[in-house]
Amino acid sequence: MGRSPCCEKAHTNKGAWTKEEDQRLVSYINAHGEGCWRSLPKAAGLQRCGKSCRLRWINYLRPDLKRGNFTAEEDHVIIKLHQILGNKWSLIAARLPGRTDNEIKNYWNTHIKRKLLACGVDPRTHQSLTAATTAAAVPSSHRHDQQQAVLSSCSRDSSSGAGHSSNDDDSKSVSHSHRGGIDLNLSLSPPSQPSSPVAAAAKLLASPH
DNA sequence: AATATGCGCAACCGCTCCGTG
DNA sequence: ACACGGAGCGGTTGCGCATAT
Repeated sequence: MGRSPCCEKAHTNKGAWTKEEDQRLVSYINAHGEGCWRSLPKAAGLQRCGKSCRLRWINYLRPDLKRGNFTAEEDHVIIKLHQILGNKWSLIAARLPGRTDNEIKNYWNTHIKRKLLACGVDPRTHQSLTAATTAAAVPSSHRHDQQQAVLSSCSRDSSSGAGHSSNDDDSKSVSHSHRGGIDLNLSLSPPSQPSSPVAAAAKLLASPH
């Protein structure tokens, strides 16, 4: 016997949300808070799956969302965090107030990935694409210095339109606890950092609350 | 002006994690 | 210790809009 489905699929709407549905969801959550998503649709009078309601609220309706273009600084944070955390979009989103995991994931896939490739950096490994071929000949610490240079130059490129350095606020540290208990205390400060992403991650993960 | 193509965003799906009995 | 249910996460898809031909 499998688990019961999260909702009665036969009686749920799918696809784009209507204004009325949005309104219902917002007013219900304003009145009752984000309680149990499974029972919320019924209580709010919505023909939607609880998961769908949750997603809609988190990614679109939440009042604290910062919609619009990503700043160069945010670009920089995303790239650095991705280098450390990989595709842990929710963890990355936790460091970017007003941004959602879905939004960051989309932004990564549509903008940053391409930008890194254009700069000759593998977006998955954050290694220089050319480094792969010369890896055997170059000491790993030196290789990483090269990666850092490419990454920071790329993220600066992206900010050229904004007319300010992506490092304006590098001293800003964000600390946020997460479901997994991971507490990264990320200070953005190129390029004085540990010699490898793994070391950086280890250091950050080990930092006290 | 009509059609094709590419891009970006919103939403869905399936899986994993975590709390609870 | 185990099974179950709910919540959350990441990958993927589909649709609408913009741009190119």
